[in-house]
Amino acid sequence: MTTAQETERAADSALSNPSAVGLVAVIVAATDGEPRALTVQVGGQARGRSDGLPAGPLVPEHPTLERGLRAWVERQTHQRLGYVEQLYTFGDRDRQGDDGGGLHSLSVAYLALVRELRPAGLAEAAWRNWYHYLPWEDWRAGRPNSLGEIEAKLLAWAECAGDPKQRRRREDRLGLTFGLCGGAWNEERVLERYELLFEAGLIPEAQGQSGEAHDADLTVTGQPMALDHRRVLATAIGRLRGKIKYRPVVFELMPPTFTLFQLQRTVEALSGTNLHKQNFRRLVAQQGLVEETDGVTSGATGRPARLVRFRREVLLERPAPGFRLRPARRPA
Amino acid sequence: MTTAQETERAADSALSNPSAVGLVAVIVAATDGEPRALTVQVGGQARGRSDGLPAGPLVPEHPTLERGLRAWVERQTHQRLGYVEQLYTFGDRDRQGDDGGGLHSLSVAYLALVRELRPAGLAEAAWRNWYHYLPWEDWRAGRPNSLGEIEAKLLAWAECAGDPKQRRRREDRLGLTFGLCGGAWNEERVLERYELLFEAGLIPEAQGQSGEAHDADLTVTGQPMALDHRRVLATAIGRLRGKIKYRPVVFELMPPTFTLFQLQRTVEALSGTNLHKQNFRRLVAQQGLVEETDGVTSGATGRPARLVRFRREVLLERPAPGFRLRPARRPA
DNA sequence: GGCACAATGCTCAGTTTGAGCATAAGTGAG
DNA sequence: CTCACTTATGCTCAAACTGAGCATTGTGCC
Repeated sequence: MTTAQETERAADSALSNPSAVGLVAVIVAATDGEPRALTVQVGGQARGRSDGLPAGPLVPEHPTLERGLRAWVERQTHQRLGYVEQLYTFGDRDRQGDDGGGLHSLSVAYLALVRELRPAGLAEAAWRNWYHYLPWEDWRAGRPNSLGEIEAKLLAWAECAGDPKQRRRREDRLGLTFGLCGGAWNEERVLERYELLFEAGLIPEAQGQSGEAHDADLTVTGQPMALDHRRVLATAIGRLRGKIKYRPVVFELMPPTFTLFQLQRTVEALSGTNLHKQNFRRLVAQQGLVEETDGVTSGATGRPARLVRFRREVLLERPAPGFRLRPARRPA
Repeated sequence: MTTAQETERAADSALSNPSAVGLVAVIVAATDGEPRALTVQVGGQARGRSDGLPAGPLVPEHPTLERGLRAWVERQTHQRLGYVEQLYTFGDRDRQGDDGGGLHSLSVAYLALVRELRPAGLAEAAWRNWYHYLPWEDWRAGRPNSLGEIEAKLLAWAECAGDPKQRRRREDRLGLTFGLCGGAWNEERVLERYELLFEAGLIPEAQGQSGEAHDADLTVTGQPMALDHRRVLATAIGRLRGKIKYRPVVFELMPPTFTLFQLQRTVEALSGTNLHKQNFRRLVAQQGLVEETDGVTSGATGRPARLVRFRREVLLERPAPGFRLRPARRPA
């Protein structure tokens, strides 16, 4: 058979092997210096409800994936989406658990940034701090305490590997993702960390039922989510943390005017690290990302801060504006 | 209706609204300092054959998307895949042309890097220089001549916009993507450039039939491809150009040992720009990306070069190794 | 007025970059 | 064998960028 014929047959085959395709959204806002994701309650039945991300099917009415997503999210959460970007397509055959049959089940995940945090339209929809689900990712108050326990369990997991080579590989991965064994913490490797924890059996979702976490887990390995939604969230956070370094997407999360410190707090919330204040403002100034307004803050303690606004023009000027995050070295 | 109920219904709905899902691969190799993609001939019938990317359906036998891709590509092109990464999921409803019905047609696109350029197993599979399809992306010999003609047509397109505001927006986009009107060329914006050309009507694929390009187009707007495969290719190139800056993926394209200049040629081939030789080697040395071997090149003219090999260890040491590309300023 | 507090201004040494000059080590021609 | 040519490799230098911290400026509060 020729390649051309194979390709033809492939196309036919695709039509006769349809798959169920869903859309998932990680909708992010940042208010009061906290990063939040919009969550819904899923699984009303016996299995117990759990947090999940807004998700829905791809229906034929939608001309494009992205528009399908917007329509769906707006109906389900009453939240209008601004910036939207495709994240990843998750598609393991047994993704949704008991799939048995021949139907693949894909989820096309999207990341959306919204400017204001409305009281989350419906009762079932709620804004949750995303570190609630991935506590080890928040280093703003220094190395999270929970990492101690996680570290111990991960090292034990590496220890009990089959052969020395596998063990060595596991240790390498620990160093690379969690900064153990002499490695450094890289705030972008959110997904790799989650998947490592998953493999190590520290993530309740791995065992099927997701609602049965001990209280301890909530502060150490975080609140579970339905299906693979925590993985999707981890993907989103990692992507966003990378993106703010070379594109001014943070502004999608800011109100029309804000102070430089509010901006810094938002960047810190997303990246999970602290930044050096003076250098941060120098960076923003150099890049020409913002322009001053007449306004200043008032009421709070301390010297009032100038209000600034995002300069849309930078999108045309600078080839790749963004924040290269330089963490403020904190006194260990 | 509650959100939970909606979500439930959504899941049911997904099952009753299946979609056809396909896989597409951009398989990249770099030999002799040229960036190449593996192409196949598609559309054997009346419409005339045209170049396309290896593609196939997602069949239920495949446990994961990526494994499905590997299996499919290896059968279709006899090319074993090494590094594979998901690119994007393309899913406009009318993507495949006359879709009319309610069935969505998605394509999950992957980028694969292969080390050696084998003679392309089958007759219908061929390695093609990717600038054959996107000639304006190759700036290694200076600004491509074809950009002159493209620029003229794009400016005319901006000119004939409906209202002044739209015209202004179009000009901004030209500056941002093609560096016209005072903007700078950013080699990563491959997809944006392609889509702009598409919108401006300079891409034959936009008109449906894809085989009927004039000879002129081949050197100016490039060789067309089947379906939206050129868009997929553009996505891949843009992604790869971005990625080599912070991850040492180039090495996936290199033979076991190579010279620093070969490495530079490969990076240049991918990025489409020229680099400053001395600074490039300083960068590679600083990053500790390679280690020397005993070998040296021989036969060629000029002083023999030391052969080096990739240091796998850097993956564990450096948080984000890669090449920040610093173009060699060429005498206009 | 004096204090606490946050915003903003400014300095300074250590690196990193961009560019280019200089030297080394092969090949082929005469 | 020597010269011309070519590519590899070493090294310099000024400019720009970074990381860290000190100093000063406005405000609300007692």
